[in-house]
Amino acid sequence: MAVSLSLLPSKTLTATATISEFPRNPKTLILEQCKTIKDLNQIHAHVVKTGLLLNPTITENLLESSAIVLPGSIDYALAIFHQLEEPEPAAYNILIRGFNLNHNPEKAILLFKQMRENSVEPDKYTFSCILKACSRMQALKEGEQIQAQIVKFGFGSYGFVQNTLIHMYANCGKVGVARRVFDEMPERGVVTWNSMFSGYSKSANWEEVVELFSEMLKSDVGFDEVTMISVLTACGRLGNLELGEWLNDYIVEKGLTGNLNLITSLIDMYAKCGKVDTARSLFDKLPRRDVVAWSAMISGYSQASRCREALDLFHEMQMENVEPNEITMVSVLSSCAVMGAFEIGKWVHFFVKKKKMKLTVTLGTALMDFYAKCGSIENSLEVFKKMPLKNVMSWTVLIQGLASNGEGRKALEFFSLMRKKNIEPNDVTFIGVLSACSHAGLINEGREFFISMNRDFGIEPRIEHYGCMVDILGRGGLIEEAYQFIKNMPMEPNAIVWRTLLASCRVHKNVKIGEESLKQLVKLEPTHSGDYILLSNIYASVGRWDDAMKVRSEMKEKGIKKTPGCSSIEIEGGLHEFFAEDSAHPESAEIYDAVENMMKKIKSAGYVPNTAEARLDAEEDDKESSVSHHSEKLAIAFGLIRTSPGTTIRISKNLRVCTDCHNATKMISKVFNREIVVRDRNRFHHFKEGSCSCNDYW
DNA sequence: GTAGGGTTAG
Repeated sequence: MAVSLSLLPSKTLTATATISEFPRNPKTLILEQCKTIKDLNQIHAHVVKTGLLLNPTITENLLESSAIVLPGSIDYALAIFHQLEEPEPAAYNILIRGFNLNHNPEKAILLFKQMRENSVEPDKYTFSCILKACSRMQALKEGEQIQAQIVKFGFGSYGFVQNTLIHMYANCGKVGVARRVFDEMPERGVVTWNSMFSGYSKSANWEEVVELFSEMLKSDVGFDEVTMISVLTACGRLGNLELGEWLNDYIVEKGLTGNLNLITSLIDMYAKCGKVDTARSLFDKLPRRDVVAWSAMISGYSQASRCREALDLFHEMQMENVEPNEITMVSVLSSCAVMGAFEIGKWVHFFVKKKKMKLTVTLGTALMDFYAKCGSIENSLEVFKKMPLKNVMSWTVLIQGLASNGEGRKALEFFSLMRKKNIEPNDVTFIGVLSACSHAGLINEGREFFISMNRDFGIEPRIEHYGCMVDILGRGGLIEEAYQFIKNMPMEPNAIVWRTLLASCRVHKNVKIGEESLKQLVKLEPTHSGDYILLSNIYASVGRWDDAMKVRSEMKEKGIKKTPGCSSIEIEGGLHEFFAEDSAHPESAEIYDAVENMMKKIKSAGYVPNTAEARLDAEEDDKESSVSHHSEKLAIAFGLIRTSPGTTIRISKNLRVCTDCHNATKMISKVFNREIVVRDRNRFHHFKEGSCSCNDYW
């Protein structure tokens, strides 16, 4: 019986054909014109009624429409499938593909098992589909079993099957096996090579990608856009600008600049090779920018520490109504962390929640790191607890965050909890652990961890770990032992190591080793002004004013200028950057007045700037800069005139909080009733009601 | 009908 098309929604079936024409050209009719499940339902009903279900071509097309073409109708496909008495292999294949597309690889594997139980013979298509499912699931065991069956059924030499096999092994972490399959192939197409590239990329074997690419150039396969995307990604990771630029020329020459994915990988390559502005000009020329392109550019700025530009670009992205994803937010948060932009980052967290983004491990860890780097360890811990999945990095961030926020013991508690959960620590974890010992003054524990990391975990200490040990010993007053420790290091100590020792000498007033440290430092970094000042301050602290002045004049002779301290302050979400002696800031005059008023107030409340450093600096600096001598004071003052009492003022960047500043800030927090969070390199000082929570300040 | 690709945290 012919059914008139008027029974079906006119929007979807507009042809003048009738359903009776289905057997003649069923595919175009159903596949191309069926737009909703409702359409499908009507056709299905008709097919059942007219007995056409027995026609495998019709059924397969119905299945394909529901499992693959129409989104969200896989259950419908399954219902049709179950009505079939003896489904053909093709019917199974369609459903397996459908499950793959629907991100249900486990169901695909289950269906394949069912297929085998029902003794339905798989064909070559079945195997590519099912291997794809295994690859997605990282189901190595199943994949291996399937490889055995491929051989058994004689499909082992099919190119398509082998390509998926390579992909499956590589995605399951077996790049070596993937490579063996690759090497044993008598003929390799572009996709074969690309599958291998993707395998090496997945396991971060970037050198292998470039190496294999040069081999590919020697062969006569040629390469395509997909190849270039993989190779460009590798160039970025390796900093191989030369090859990257070569590919750029090729892309221009061949007129491939219209491929958004390709240009995005070019942008990523340039940004990661340090050519952020080149990346930006490519980005600006894009006729269309999707979320990945935006994210690549934002992360480019973020990784180049051009955080302000990263945030500006994120803002622009929102203006253009491009929905950011979890990955975008990771770079944005990382920028907030570096800048110490607490209010902005908190807003980002709110935004993430509002958009119901998934708290992935990466996003969660970026959030944790952001809170920890803004001195808000409670929030960091809260995010950690809410994360459904945590990895070594999440634990490491927590341990480091607790350590730098003065909770060394708690950091160590989390380290042992991490061990109980069988999370394997790595080299970075131990930097956190050692810095926790240093902050908590746990010298013996520090020594024990240092030995343990190699003995129990097979992690060879790097120079950073040696640096931590010097800090632990030096802060603990064991200056001589710290000095011997440096002498016995298996590698050449760097400036950071000697500077750590020098800083300890300043705390514990050790002139002799302090002098030796500076001698070493001058060899390594002769123009680092802070080092001379540290030694000068050591002399001052023991009353050797002449020597202190001598160091300062030596500096002058060598033409070494004090590098202006930079600080930034966040007030109600706005970020202001200050450099010492900075008169360029539009509010400078206002700030100067405010500083003077503030100084009057805190002096009348009992604050006397009287330390040795302050006295020396006052003699050293010209009058004009005496007010801005400590840029943090300036910033605090700016906060004072802009915020209401009770507002937390955050000061970040690489300031060094000297004793004088520390005391001044204490007074300010008391007199003006402010909570002030100061980030002094990697440590946080929380000033509240006239005292600071840190226990390691001298 | 079947295979490969760009952005992410310490």
